[in-house]
Formats: sequence, C-alpha cells, structure tokens
Amino acid sequence: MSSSIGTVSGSQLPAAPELVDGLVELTFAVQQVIGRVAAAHEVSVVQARLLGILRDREPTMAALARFLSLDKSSVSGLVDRAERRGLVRRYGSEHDGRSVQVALTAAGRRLAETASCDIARQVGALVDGLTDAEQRRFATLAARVARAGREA
Amino acid sequence: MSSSIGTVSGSQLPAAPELVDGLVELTFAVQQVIGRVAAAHEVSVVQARLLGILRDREPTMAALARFLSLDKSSVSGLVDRAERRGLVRRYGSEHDGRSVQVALTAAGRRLAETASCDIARQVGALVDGLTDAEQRRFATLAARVARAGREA
DNA sequence: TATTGTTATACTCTATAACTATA
DNA sequence: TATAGTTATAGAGTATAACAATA
Repeated sequence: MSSSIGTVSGSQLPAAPELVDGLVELTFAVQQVIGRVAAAHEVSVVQARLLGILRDREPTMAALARFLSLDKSSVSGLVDRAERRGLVRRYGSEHDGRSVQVALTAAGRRLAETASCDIARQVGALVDGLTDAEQRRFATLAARVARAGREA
Repeated sequence: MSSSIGTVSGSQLPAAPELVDGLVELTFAVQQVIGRVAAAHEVSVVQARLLGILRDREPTMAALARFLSLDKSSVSGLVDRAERRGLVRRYGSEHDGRSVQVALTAAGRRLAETASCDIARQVGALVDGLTDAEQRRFATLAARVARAGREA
C-alpha cells in the first residue's frame, strides 16, 4: 500500500513487494539463526520449540498439539524422541485418566535455558546495527504483525 | 539496548527481550503463512523454495545445494521428487560432462507463479493493519535486519 | 458417543558414506 | 586427485487411519 495514494488501513490493496520480500527474507535469516543455535545444542528446531513451550507449562499431549499446530500423533513421536533423550518426562493427569502431561527434566530445563539465551543473543545480534530508537520502533511493529498472524 | 542509557549503535549490550521475542514470533507467523500456501498447492515449503529459486535460474545440482544450504544428496532427493511430479526437469550440462542442470517445466512455472502471488498476498495481509508510513518504515528496518543476517 | 493418546504405515526431508563418471 | 552426481541407509518430522482406554 505504500505505493498507493490516500488508502486507509485495512484496505484490500496489496502491500508493497519490497515489504513482503524483506519480511520473507527476514524470517529466513531468523529461522537460520535459530536452526544454527539448536544444532549447536544437538536438537532440531522443533525439539527446541517443544522445550521452549515446556519452560513455563506442563501441558497435556492435546494442548501441546494445539500449541505446535501438529497432529496428536506427531506430538506422540516428538515427545517419544525427547523422552528417549532424557529431556522431558510424561506423567498421567490426576484430573483425567485419559490425559498425559509432559514436563521438562532437569537436563531438559538446562538445555532450554541455555538455548534460549543463545537464541536471544544471536537474534539480538541481527538488530545490533539499528539505533535504540529504531529498535523500539521495530519491536512495536514486529509485535503488531505477529499479532495479526495469530489472529489470522 | 532500548532499556539501556547512552548506548551507541553497534555496542555489545543485548537487545531488548521484547524485540527478540516479537521477532521470533513474527518469523513463526510468516513461516506458517508460507507453509499454508504451499500446502494449498500440495507442495512442501522446501519444494516451494526450490521452485522459487528456479524461476530465474537453471542451476547445476551443486549450485542448488549452495543456494539451499543442503547436502548434494538431499538435493538429489528433492529434485527426484519434484521431477516425479512433473515440476522440474534435469538436463546434462554442455560445458561439463559431470554436471546436471535443473529447470522448471511449464507446470512447475505455473505453480511457482501462482504460489508466489499467494504468498505475497497472504504475507501482505499480515501487514495490512499498519499505516502506509508504518509499512514503509517496517520495510526499511526489515531489509536492514535481513541484510545483517546474510552478512553474519 | 466423544475425547485422549498410541501405534501402524507411508511419505518428505536431511545427512553420512560409498560409489561412478568426468575433469 | 578432485569434483559432480547418485544411491543406500538411517533417522527426524509429519499426517491419516485404526485402535484402546477413559469420560
């Protein structure tokens, strides 16, 4: 819309191609950083995401499937592999005999903490060339776009 | 750095956590859109990326491996599956008897074009809530951060 | 009957190692 | 010898379908 005149927010006109291209490139750059950090800790991006989710939750398998937008059978396999590596543990829910909850082990928590720090540091390095004011502006805009994604 | 006082651009101080979190969330949102569009066309994200690369190139397998940051054996499989679906074709290089080049078929090109449009439209929809001025600012900042990623 | 979770199966994606063919 | 590419193999990740157990 930046190339149009007199448009209003929420119109159907397409966004400028430069914006879309830059945004897609940006996501590949960030995802690559995340992948690199995860690999350095010998886990996949998905496993790292799983550990990240479990940092402040002990969800059921079904809840985990919703968080990750995955089929329940995919989550079974994911948790199987993480459990086999000693990063998470399963335990039966007290409230519902059908449910299984998942929690980090001590080793899993250590890994989650350090990987999270590394990602923050290395993703932070990407925005290091921006001034403080630019970083603040960028943070606000990024959060708004991310929110639009969640609501879509 | 936005929480610090008197810092200068390029310092070693960490970026604000909100910025990193928002950025990571943003990339997951965009990747999810790309995955959804690719799935609607019954290809994976990687296949879509392959077709995108081939839109304006007919690279050798080795060059493709560099573009995608994949092992040559991974590219063999990737191109195998795309070829089996009639989206790309292989042909021997004239200059080097060892090399194989890859090109889009007509069907592959059609798919690449429409998928590319869809991605542009749907990623564009994510920034639809920003004003024109905000979109321009965001485009500039995103491009700069993406460039930092390429140079890292 | 509906929900939760697992298992069986099949496919894609990825890497390592071993191989062939060409330079 | 070095490079280009394929194949064999193994493992992660994903989904669908069928199943068992619980609600």
